[in-house]
Order: sequence, then C-alpha cells, then structure tokens
Amino acid sequence: MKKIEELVRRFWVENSIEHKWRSGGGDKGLFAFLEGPPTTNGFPHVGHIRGRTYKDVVLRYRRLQGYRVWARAGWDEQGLPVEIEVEKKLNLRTKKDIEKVGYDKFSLECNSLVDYYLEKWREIGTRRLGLWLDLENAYETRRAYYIEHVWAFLKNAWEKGLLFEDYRVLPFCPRCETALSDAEVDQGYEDREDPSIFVKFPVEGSENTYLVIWTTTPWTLIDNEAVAVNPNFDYALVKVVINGKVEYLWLAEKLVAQLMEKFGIKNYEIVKVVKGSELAGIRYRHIYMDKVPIHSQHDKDAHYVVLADFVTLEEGTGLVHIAPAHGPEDFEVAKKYGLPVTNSVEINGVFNELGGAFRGKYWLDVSQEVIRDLRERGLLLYAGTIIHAYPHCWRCGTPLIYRADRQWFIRVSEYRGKLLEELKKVKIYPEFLRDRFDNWVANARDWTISRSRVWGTPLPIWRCKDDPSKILVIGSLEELRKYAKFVPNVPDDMLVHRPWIDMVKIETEDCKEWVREPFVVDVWMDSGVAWIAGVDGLRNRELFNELYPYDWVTEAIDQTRGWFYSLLVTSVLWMGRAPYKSILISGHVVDKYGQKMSKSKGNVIWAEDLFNKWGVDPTRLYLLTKSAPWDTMSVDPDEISEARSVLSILWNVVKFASTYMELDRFDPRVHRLEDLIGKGFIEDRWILSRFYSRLRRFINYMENMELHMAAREWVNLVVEDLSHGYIRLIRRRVWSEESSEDKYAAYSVLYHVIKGALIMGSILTPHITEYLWQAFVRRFENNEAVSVHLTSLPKVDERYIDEELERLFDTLFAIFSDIAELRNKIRVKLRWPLAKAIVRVSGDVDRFNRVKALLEYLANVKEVVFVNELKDCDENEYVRAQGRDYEVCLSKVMDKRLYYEALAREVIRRIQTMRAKANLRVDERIRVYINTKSEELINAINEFRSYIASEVRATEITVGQIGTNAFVMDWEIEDFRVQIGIERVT
RNA sequence: GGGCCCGUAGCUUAGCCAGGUAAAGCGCCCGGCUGAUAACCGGGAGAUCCCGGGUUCAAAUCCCGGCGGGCCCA
Repeated sequence: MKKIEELVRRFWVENSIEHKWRSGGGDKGLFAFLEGPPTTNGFPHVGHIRGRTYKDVVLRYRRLQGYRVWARAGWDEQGLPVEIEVEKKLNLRTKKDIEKVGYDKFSLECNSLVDYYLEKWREIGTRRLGLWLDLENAYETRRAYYIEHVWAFLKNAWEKGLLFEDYRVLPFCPRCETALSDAEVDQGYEDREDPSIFVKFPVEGSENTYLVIWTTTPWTLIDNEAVAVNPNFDYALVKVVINGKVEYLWLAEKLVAQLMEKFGIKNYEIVKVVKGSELAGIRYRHIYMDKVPIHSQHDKDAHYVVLADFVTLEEGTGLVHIAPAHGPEDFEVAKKYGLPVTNSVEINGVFNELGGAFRGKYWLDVSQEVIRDLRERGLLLYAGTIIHAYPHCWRCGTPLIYRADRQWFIRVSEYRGKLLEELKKVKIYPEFLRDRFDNWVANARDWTISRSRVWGTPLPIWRCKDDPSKILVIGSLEELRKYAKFVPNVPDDMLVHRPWIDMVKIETEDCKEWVREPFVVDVWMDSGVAWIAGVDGLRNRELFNELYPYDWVTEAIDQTRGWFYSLLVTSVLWMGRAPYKSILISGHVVDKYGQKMSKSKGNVIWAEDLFNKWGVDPTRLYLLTKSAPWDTMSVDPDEISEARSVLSILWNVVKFASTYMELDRFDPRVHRLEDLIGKGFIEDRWILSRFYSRLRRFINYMENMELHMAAREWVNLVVEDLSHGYIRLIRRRVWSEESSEDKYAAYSVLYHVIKGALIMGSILTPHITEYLWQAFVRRFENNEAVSVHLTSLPKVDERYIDEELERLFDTLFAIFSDIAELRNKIRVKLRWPLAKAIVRVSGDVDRFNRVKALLEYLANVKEVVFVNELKDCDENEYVRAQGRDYEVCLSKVMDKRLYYEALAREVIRRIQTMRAKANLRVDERIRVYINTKSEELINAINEFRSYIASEVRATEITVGQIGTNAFVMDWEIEDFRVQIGIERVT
C-alpha cells in the first residue's frame, strides 16, 4: 500500500495533476475554501489529520462536481507557542533572559524554528496526506504583507473608535509575562488544588467583632480594600467562644449552621440579624496595616463594607473580600465606590514596593506566608484546600493571575448584536453546536489584543513622547515610511518584527518623537484576518471580492472560541459581515481509552507513524468511516486494519474484473452499456440500481456534511454489493468460454460500476483509486481523463434505480444464508449439489421466480421452487429454516447421481489447485491423468468426464497410467486415495 | 452551579428524532471456497441496550432522577 501511494504521488508530480486539478473545473462556479492555518509548532498528529482529511474530502467532492476550487494553504507562525519552544531551546526562563539574549537573536531563532516545522507540515501534514492545498502560494502570518493587514484592520478599528486603551483587571501568565485574552483563558481551564481559607477582619471600634470572609487566593489579601455584602441577604452577628475568648462574627445568616460546623464551634448564639444593606459603611482594620504601609495612606477611602449584588451564598460566608486590582467584579465595585485600586503584583507574579513586607516575593509563596501569618495572629478561622477549575496558560500551563494593568482593547462587546445577526446567516454543521457559538458571541467581551511579548505582529500604535495623549496608528508599511525619519536597513519581513520595528524613528509636524507601544498583537488576530490577509486582499481587490465571503471553513470544536470567533469578529467589525457562509465544526480525537491526548501522557498518535505503519489511504478511510465529523473520536490505530481490508477488497474486485475483461478482449468503447444492458440478466440490473441508489445517498450525505455516512455508503458498495454480491453472482458467466452477449453485458455493467466506484472513492482514498484508475480504466480507455481526480462525479441515473428489485435481492441473499446454515447443520458442503429447495414466500411467486436460477446457482441446488404454501416438507427428506418473511425446506437425501457429481467437483477442485500451483495461465489447456483404486471415483469421472474436462480446460482425461511429463500430486477424496497428474498441452 | 454530547456483544458502531422479536463490522469458534489468492464466502456463540423510577398493552427508544466519560459556560 505504501509503495502504491508513493508511486501515485510521483505520478501526480510528474504529470502536474494537482496543478491541473486546481486550475480546472468551473462549470458550476467557484468553491472558495479558507484554510485555518495550523500553528507551525509541533508535528501533525492524528487529530490534525482527521480535520485535514475532512478538508480534502470536501474539496475533492466539489471539484468532481464541477466547481473550481480555491484551496490555498496557510500557516500561523507567530505567538507564544513558538516563543516558548525557543525559550526552552535557548534555556531561557524569564523575559529578562530574552532581553539578555537580545530580541534580534530571539526573533531570528523563532523564525528559523518556524521554517523547521513548516517543512514537516508541508510534507507530512499536507503532501503525504494527499491534501491538495496550494503550498506554493501559502499565506504566512510572519510575512510583511500579512502583518500589514493586521495593521490595516487595527487602523480601521481606531478610526471607528473601536480600538482603545484601558486600565482593567486582566488575566496574566506570570511565566510568559503577558496579558491573555478571554479566548486564550478559555482554553486553559484545568482542575487545581488551592487554599480555601476563612479569615477574620477586625471591625473598627469594637474589640472582639469580626467580618468573616472566604478566599482561595490569600495573596490578594495584600491588596484588599473592602468587604462586599449583598444588600438583600440577612446577616447574623454570632456570639462564639474561641480558645476561651468571647468573639462576635458577622456571617450570612443562612450559612451560620454549616460554617459553625466547619469551624468546629459547637456553642454559638445568634445575637442579632440585620439586612446586608444595614452593614454598609462598617469600617474594619486592614489585616496588613502595619506590614503594607500603603494601606495606612488610604485608610480613609477604603476598608469598609460595601454593597454588591454579585455576592451569593453558594460558597464562602456571604461577605466577599474585595481586591480591586485582582478581580473584574472587584474592580467594578471599586469604581462605583471610588475605592483605591492597589496593585502590588508585577506582571511576573512578584510583589513590588507597594507590597511592603511582601516585596520581591512570588504570589504563590505569598499565599502560603499569609496563611501561616494569619494562623499565628489568630485571624484564621479555618484553612483547607479546594479542587476547582482554575485558568492556566494555554501554552505553558502556569496558573494565571488576575491583576489590573493598562492594555489595548478592541471594543467587541458593543458589536454583540451585529455579530449574532451575522452568525445567524451562517450555515453551521452540525446545527446543534450553533447554540454554543451563539452563547459565546452573546457574551463577547472586549478583546485584549496587546501582549508583552516579542515574536508577533507589532502593535502599530505610537504615542507622542511629549504628549502621551496623542496617538498615531499606522496601517501599512507605506504609511510607516511616510512618517519615518529613520528605518533600519533590513528586509520588510524583518522590519515588521521586534526589535527592528522599534528602531524606526517617527516624526510628524505635531510631534517630534513618537514611541511605539511596547506590545505585540494577540496571535489570534493574525489568523483572524486570514479572510483578507490570506490573499493579500488589500492589494488584490478583485481576487478578494471573488472569494469573500468564503463558501466553507472547518476546524475542530475548540476553535469556536478561537479561529471561528476571531474571523467573525474581525470581518464583522471591518466589513460588516461574516467571512464564511458555512462552517463545519469537527470533534476532538481521544485515545482508545477515551483519554485526551497529551505529550505529557505520551499517548499522542503521530500522523507520520500512522502513515508509515498503515498507509495514508487506510488511515483516511478509517478516520472517515469511524464516526461523524463532529463526534469525539477515540482512535485505536489497530482498527485501521479494517479499513485496509476494505481497500484490499477493492483491489481484488478490480483485479478480478481486469483479468477476465482482458482475457475476453472487452472494450468499453465497443461493448457499450447502453447497447448491452438489454442483453443482460437480472443481477446486472440489480447492481446498477444499487450503484445509483448508493451514489444518490452518497451525494445527499456529502451535502449534509455527513461524511462518515457517505464513506460508509461507498464501503458497502465495494464490499457488500460488488464483492459479496455481484461478482459472486456473475462468476459462472465470466468463466464461460463462449463469447455470449450476456457476458459482455456483465462486463460492461461491472466496468461501469467499478469506474463509478473509483471516482466516488477518489474523494475518500485518493491514492489507491488513482492507481486503479491508471491500471484499469486507463488501460481499457486510454482516452479517459489522465487522472481520476480530473474527471467528474457520475450523475445519478434514476432510470436504473429499482428499489423493488433491490429488496428482492436482499431476500435472495437472506434465503441463501439460511440454506448455507441448513447445509452446515446437515454437514453437506456447498460443493455438493442437493436436489431441491422449497421456499415458501408471501405474495407473488413469479416475482421470486426471477431469481430462481440465481438461487439454484448460489445454493448449488438442482431445483428451487417458490410456493405460497408449504406442503411436501417431510422431516425424513427435508430440513427447514424460518426466515423473516419466508420459510425454507432443503432436501437432505442424496442419490447416486448427485453423489457422483459431488465427487466430480471434488476432483475438479483439486485439479484447479494444481493448475494454480503449476502457474498455468487461465486459458491454457491441459491433459489430465487420474489414478485411483476407488470404483466410486472412477464411476464419477466416467459419468461427468465432459463436465470435468470443460471446467478444468482439459483436452482429455485418462484414467489409469499417468503420463511421464505430468505434474503429479496425491490426494484424498472422501477416504479414497487418488493420484492426479496434469500436463500442459502445447 | 448551569448547559450540551456520549454510554447498546470482548472491541468499534447502527438503531433512539417518529415506542412493537436488538443490527452490523472486527475479534473468537466452526465450516466452506480455491480460475479475485496481497484473497474470498457462509454459519455459530456472544447483550441485565450504564443504573433506578415513571408514562404505555408495549421502552434501547419518550419523561424524571442518578452514575460514568467527554466538552462548553459560569
């Protein structure tokens, strides 16, 4: 199989088939596909291959239908994934280390790492897979022309007032030292064990009274500024005794009992209950008033109870500790009350001078220290741990921290309605995933696009040094050069990266020196503008207008929040509509135990390994037939052998056909189906009906993106209909040496169906079908399309579809199965003829008489009789079986003549084996010698001499002495010893 | 905490929307075929249809509640 695939790949290259494929077609118009660019980082695994097979299947299908397909490859080459790997390679731990190495060297390393993976992706993930994307013209997000489109988008957003900077609480990865977007955070939720502590905040002015709060992030207590309660809840002041001391605790009334139990306090008393609103304004003393001096400075403006509706009773105490710098909701409360926002945590997770005694310490360590300290000071009521879903960095796995900082945003939230409206017009496969997408879009938040990193699209925003309120957004290199006083002398592809972009000196009339905002753009925006940047659309307006909006895109389900979303947002904000008309959301791949694949678990299945071990076509067919595109698929490579055996059956079907067609000099251009079908038999009309009804379903499934059903339809056509069904039925006709018209009718039908099956199959398994197209179709019709991929899908010919006939054959095969079972029971093998089978059927007997001869042949029964009522079915003579809507009686008594015929067939079988052993051609004649003492055998041979002779193509059969030049073998037939010799007649 | 998908033979899946004897492929066992041999064909065994309730004459299927796996939202 692998050899064939290699041969075929070479054939494609040598004959520029892929090029012809891409440039041809078009009667049906254009089918525009937009490639979701794989990250050029890491190797393609089975999940990638699954999605990429879907891409290929749909593209090939459309092309065979007559569309011109637009299928350009694309690569996502920037961002954190690449940076992190380079950091590992250069053994860098922090961003300071990167600075030490130098941004120039770091960028170049990123660039060459991309080159390395790019080649793997081109070779294994694309060419080898047989995925015909245009690699030569692939778009690359690191290129200057591409980056200019991101800039152009941002400039457009700026002009529309959608690009803004703000001071907000955002998720940061302290290891990567950058902010992350919601979409990125969404990809990194994982269970994590965190502290769960209940802390007492001493109320000002009353010695033993405390507000009790709960937190899982003790480090945020450093920046605590308030405590929030829900104005509508009831709060209780609870009198307790702890370590012999009387204390009063404020808690939500509803939670008192369960919390007391948790704290291990058996004796308590509720002193009074008040509404949360009445607690407002109660002042407390910050727990680090002394250790964190900043708190003494704003003691007047903070450290009191505020009211907030978001406070719930599901967890905690009903009193929520507010650290405005470390929670979006906390931040909102702070704004409302004018609380100070204190952020003493730097981007790397280390406390700065605002953190007082905690300065220089890492956030995770601070949490532990806080717990110890509070315990010593008696302010800790309870300390445990909790396992909860917590966001982690999607690339490096570090737990994220929330902190307030100044960043740049795209105002997506304002466009929610418009996004939803445009999304409604998109066809989503499968439809049931639409809600999820809608839900995400409906909750869209402003997009944090600035990243404090190096290898990415530089944020094209410059700020005036003398007047920081002045902002300049640049939308192209041309514009940059217009303003620039100095531009480093490097190629454009380098110029649009750090550090070179920061060497550019810009001066304008109203500002002497502009300084670029030191960020790169979220990598998701790179791929997000692929709908225009992918074709350099600002410069190729005409091409762009032809393609946009694209007919189809597909990616896996995680991209609902990723690429599908970023495409939608950029396109709707810029052009006012979705960039795609339909999307296919595919499922993820898990291992055979249902476990997610991950490098750390070591259960990743690499594409290259599958290709090497099983071949590309079997892998593709396996992935296609196993489950619906949108289902989660568990992959067990050993199962690919099933798909391989399907292809092996296809191979043998074609081989069978070509052997006999060649022998009989069949020529499809002379022996035309239309002329011969009238001379054909019922089974010929059956297989044609089967072929066209399967083709009809195949097309319906493809249109609905039920690729798995389409593929299964094809598999059944090859395995069930052709191999198990039709070929079995026509063997006898094909073996006949006469040049009867019905034989050529069978050939023309078989040829027609195989040809159609190859074309259908070329969509699914492009290599082996191409090989067979060359070896079979092109051999019989050298004027046919030079490649199966350059032909067109057959049209469904309804005239041939006869569902009633198909049902009749279903019954035929079912009856045959039952006869085979009965034979098993009475231990008479199929080779031995039986006299009679009586089949009781309901309805018109003549209908069944149409397949009488076929059933007699299949079941090796001299006479089959269809009746409506079963009369003669005596138990001594017959065995019977009950079918779904019929009943079978099979005679089990054998007379001498049947017995001799059986023996004759035993002899034939052995001679055929010997012919094959002696490597005789099918049409070569032989002399046969038989030497045996068994009278029965001799009788049988004499009785069936001419039958044996014609079956084995013998000129004569001699019983007795064996010729000296003969090839001789000893056999045993039914306990009779026999010696058989055969000799080629020259 | 909320939502979605999945749970059927040793394995992989169909059936579920529209209730009526549970289906197929692989594997296993038995047998056949040997002029498709890189094969091919038939048969058999094998299922508390995840569990528990409900609706119904009748539930794998519809409803409710669990359990397990996966995903999403918060």
